[in-house]
Amino acid sequence: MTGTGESPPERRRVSWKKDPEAVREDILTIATQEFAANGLSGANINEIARRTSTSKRMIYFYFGDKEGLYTQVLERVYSRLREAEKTLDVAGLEPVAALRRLTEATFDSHVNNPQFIRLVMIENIHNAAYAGRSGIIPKLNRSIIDKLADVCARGKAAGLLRADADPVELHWMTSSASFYNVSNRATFSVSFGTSLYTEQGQRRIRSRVVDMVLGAVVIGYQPRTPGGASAGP
Amino acid sequence: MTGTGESPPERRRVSWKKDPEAVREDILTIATQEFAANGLSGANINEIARRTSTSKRMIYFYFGDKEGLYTQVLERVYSRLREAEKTLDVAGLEPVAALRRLTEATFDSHVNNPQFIRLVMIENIHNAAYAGRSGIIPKLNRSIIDKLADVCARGKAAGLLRADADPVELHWMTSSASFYNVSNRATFSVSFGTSLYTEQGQRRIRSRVVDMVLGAVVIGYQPRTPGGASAGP
Amino acid sequence: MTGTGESPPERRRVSWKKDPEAVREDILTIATQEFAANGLSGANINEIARRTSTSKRMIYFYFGDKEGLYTQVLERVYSRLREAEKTLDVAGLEPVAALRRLTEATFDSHVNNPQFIRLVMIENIHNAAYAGRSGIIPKLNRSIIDKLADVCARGKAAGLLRADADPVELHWMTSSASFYNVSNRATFSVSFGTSLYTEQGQRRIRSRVVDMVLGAVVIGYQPRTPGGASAGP
Amino acid sequence: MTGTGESPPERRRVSWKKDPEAVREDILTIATQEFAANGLSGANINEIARRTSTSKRMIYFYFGDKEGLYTQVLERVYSRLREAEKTLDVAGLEPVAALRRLTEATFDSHVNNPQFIRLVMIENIHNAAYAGRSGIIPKLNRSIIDKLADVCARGKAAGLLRADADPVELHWMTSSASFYNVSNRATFSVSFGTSLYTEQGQRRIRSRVVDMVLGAVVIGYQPRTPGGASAGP
DNA sequence: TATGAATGAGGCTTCATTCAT
DNA sequence: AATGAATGAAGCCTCATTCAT
Repeated sequence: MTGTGESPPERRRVSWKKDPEAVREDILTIATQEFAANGLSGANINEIARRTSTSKRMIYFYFGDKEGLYTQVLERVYSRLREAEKTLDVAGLEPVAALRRLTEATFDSHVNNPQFIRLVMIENIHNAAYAGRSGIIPKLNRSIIDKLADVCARGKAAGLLRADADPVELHWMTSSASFYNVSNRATFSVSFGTSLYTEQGQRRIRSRVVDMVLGAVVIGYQPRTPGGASAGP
Repeated sequence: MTGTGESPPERRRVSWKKDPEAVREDILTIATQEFAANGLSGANINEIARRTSTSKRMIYFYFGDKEGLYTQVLERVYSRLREAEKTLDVAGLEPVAALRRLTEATFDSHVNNPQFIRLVMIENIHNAAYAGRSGIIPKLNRSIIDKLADVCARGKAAGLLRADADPVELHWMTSSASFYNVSNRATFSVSFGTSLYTEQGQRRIRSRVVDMVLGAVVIGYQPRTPGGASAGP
Repeated sequence: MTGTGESPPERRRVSWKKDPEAVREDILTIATQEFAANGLSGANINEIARRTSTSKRMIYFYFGDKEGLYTQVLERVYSRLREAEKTLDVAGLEPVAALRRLTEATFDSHVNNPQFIRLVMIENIHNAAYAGRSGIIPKLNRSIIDKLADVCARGKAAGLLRADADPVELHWMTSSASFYNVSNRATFSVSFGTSLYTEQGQRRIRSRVVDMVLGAVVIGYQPRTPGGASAGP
Repeated sequence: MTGTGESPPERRRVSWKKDPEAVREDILTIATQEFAANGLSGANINEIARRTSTSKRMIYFYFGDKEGLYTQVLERVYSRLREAEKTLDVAGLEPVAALRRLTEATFDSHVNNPQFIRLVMIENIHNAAYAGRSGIIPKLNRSIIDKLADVCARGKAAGLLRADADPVELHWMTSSASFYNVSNRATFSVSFGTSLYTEQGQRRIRSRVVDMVLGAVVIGYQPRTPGGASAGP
């Protein structure tokens, strides 16, 4: 027996009172782990069913097929991340501090959501076919962009930000570094060692990312990464 | 000895049989496309064989199994990219220009090697298990790091770079942006539109990346992205 | 209550679907034949499936893989043989008669279970790897040994058996002859002819085996094989 | 790479001067090991070729096909064993001592030729199809039977052996115990423990076998297995 | 809503054997 | 008497999905 194949004998858990929404959640939670771990073709419906408190039939009942399940997994992780972004309030901070806060928050949220990162990687392998077809993922972008747009507007009005500061570009700059930090950790470590992934290394990288982003749009910005600017003559 | 000039150098390969090395190359080329397109589990040995000039059987003869083939595909794309990096000569440029050139070259090479990007994404989904086990991939890192180290040394000696400029960190900064630009194009476009991926958008992003990286380590660096700093009073 | 006699006990299996237990049995029966005939590597899952009332897929559903099927085949034939041994009651016979009866029964059960013999041969080719790993085969030995132990105890108490009579040794002596009689019939016949395998030859061999075993432990035993001891002066 | 599959790169040993007979011997030696270890269908031509100092093509050149190779392996081990039997000289011993010597020698030769035992087991799985078709195996039986016949004749003439003592039967009795002792060691141990296979256990079994065989044909035979006869009153 | 059993198609891999030189 | 490369057939196994109850 090779482990993942189905098998006939007793393996069911105790079946509780049925709660459709709980069953769906249960399935989605397990499926998220499996898809994040193994990709769309790599994940195994049998294995997902086995780890679930329901049966395989329920997966098909609720989600139609493997792709339907994958799509809903994707939508759920996207929604949750965007939801988390909404709770971040920087309206009360002055523009540069707000931008710093947003950058750090993005960096941290990537570090704290490796499953989201993996699913986005997987989705890009599929050329975003499922995200693109989703009815909700394309609509989830506003929150963070709105916040950055507000910061840009206030910053430019105050003469603190360069005239070309752009919310989408800023988000791209922050995201690229934050995403890569998690997504490519494995291969980067193989090629260049793990020094950037120690606790100290990550603190440094995080500081560098803030310096890079702010340096690109804040007029006269002075980097703060330790061991830095003071090195001048 | 008139008329009996030396016979022309006889062609070494008169045979009707294929050149084994060519067969290997053929298989690797097709397999690279398939793995890059579909991932390790998603790729199909039958399909690879079909598109090849040989048979499925020969794939196993040359590469042992699917994982063996995948590993050699990975090694080949890594080797080729690192080889390309070697041809880049910035020893004659002054430090800041050299750093700019290296950053731009890295950005461009990522744009021009989408298959490499996809394979690295896939490999990260597998936690770099195959790259880590490879006998050659972990040894291919020196070239670019050596160049950056040289630039750092010269730049610091000339008082142009911050004392904390570090080759691996610099490579990470450049790579993160360059990689993400290609790897996450699909999902980023779904969420935030395709403006960054137009020809003009890419020119702008490229310029931004250079500004970000140089801004982080060059003392007193002035961004050059069009429409930028000069816009101030 | 006239006329309304109790309805006949309703058949438990009204369904059109097959009885899973029957399917398992069917598969095991066919598989036993195929493994006994061709060995583990020689047997063919396609062929087993073809001769079954189900599909190849079901074999994997019920038994996991070829080795799982083989293991259960082995367990089944072992269990059946040991079960048959249990039905043999010699407690009421005097020790020497009991020993004779046990020896004859063992000889006969080997003759009557050539598939068991073949499977045990095959298992020995595999160094008993599957029997050893089985959860049940190693536990099936008690029945016959207990009976022999009882006979030994009674026989020694009555001064009929040698003090060194040992149940396991006795079982080994009986088994060796009984097993070889079936297992090596083919090659023995090639080398030394088939005279021992005629009906008369087998009767004689059977008698010889009893004489050998009893001669080894019964004090003052007189062989009974026809044409024997009485030939003396 | 799974190990036994063929593979293209350098793996050949240094090729010595060609000596056809040595090449044949080399192949047969390796093939004997492989067939004894894995059976006819379980053995692998690639693996045999790999372990050989020649190439796979030579196996086909010398032996035609897998079955031809197997047949010659079988013939060689049979010939060698019978050859060894020939060197045994018991003509000078008195009949009972000669019989004892022959029995012990047979027991020992089985213990010392486990590969022969395994190949005979395998051949019996195939119902002796290859041995039966062989031009030489069926002719190799005379040596041991002749010796036993001589002993029987002399023993009967001297009134020491029962009138029904028969050479083939005697050989069967000795062989059955000797063969089983090696062939079924694995499964017997799983079921009944390894006590019979310790050094002491084997000495005891060997003695028992002699007692069984001699007890069956020697008139008035007294067993010698230690702890035995003296146990009487 | 729920389940154990079933299914067909296709996946990866291995094998004994032969070809062209 | 020898080799590296090639081949077709078939082997074991897994997958997503559905059926009958």
